[in-house]
Amino acid sequence: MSIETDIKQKKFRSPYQRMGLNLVYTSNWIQYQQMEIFREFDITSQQYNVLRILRGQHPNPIKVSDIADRMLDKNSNTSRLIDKLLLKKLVDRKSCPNDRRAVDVIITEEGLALLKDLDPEVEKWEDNMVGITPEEADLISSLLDKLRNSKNNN
Amino acid sequence: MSIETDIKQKKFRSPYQRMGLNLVYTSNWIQYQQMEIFREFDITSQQYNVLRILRGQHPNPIKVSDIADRMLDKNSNTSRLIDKLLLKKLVDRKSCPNDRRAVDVIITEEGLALLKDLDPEVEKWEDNMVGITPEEADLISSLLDKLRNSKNNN
DNA sequence: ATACATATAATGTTGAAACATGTATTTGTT
DNA sequence: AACAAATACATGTTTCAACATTATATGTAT
Repeated sequence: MSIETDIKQKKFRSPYQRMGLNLVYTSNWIQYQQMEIFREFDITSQQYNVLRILRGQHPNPIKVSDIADRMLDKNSNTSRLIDKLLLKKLVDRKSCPNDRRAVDVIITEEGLALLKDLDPEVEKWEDNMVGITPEEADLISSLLDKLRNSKNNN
Repeated sequence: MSIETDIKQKKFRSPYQRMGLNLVYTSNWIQYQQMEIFREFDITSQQYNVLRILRGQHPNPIKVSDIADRMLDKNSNTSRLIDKLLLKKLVDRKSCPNDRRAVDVIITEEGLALLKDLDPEVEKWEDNMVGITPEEADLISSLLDKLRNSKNNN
């Protein structure tokens, strides 16, 4: 279905408006589908995002602020996200020796194991975006980059 | 900046993964920017979404369930959104005569006036996506449509 | 006509997001 | 050395989202 039928709106004031609505709609759609995968593993998509960042650094620790920098949602409360992950023993946290304001976070073996179970599910989902070619996916990525750049320097 | 530098991730397992992350990241980015416009008018982006749907029907009423169908976020609690809009006198609500389970919602003059003030701000923002051409915006829209379609029939 | 399923919306509850504030530590300046 | 400013994180509070449940009305089959 086109965005027109999905949100039952026939006319848009510009290609930009239609694209903007389509982008937000499609992002919600992606996140909702992925949430159903994450739910079986009792984590949220934000927590998954943090775990992936931590795995990217493993076995090195990473500071809370650096995690926040890398997150998709720049406005999330990283402290509390890590609290939740700590409760589930998926991460460890300790004061950073070089800078005692900072806190080093590291993924546990348990966290790595969870990702290892979860990854095939997520990858299966990703690889099933068969409606578009890899080249088209790259095209979307580069257009989105251009889109954001055009407005960064306002 | 590219998504690589924005989320500081150098490698992706596939063009699809990179596109998915880019899509969610860009949607968050759009919504955050627009939120700053809405904030001056004391509404949320979800409430704005509802108001626009209601204006699209004006002067006809529309049922709560039909509003939910047209929203960008299909999982929002439309009843409570309308409660909030009612408090601000931006909408009216009355039982539907044909079906007493249903509730007819209609935008008020005050609601229309708010949108009239708000529209130029949103349009100014939309029209400033100068990094991409209208043709490219259309291209993104059609690729996103294709993307969602490929997975609707799983 | 009755029973049962479905549709529609509101509500209750729990947990998370949003936003501001607080506290400790570090860095920079004079 | 003393002070101001910046940084890093945690916490408090209020609002909102997510999910399940309830209440009422409508449709359908017997």
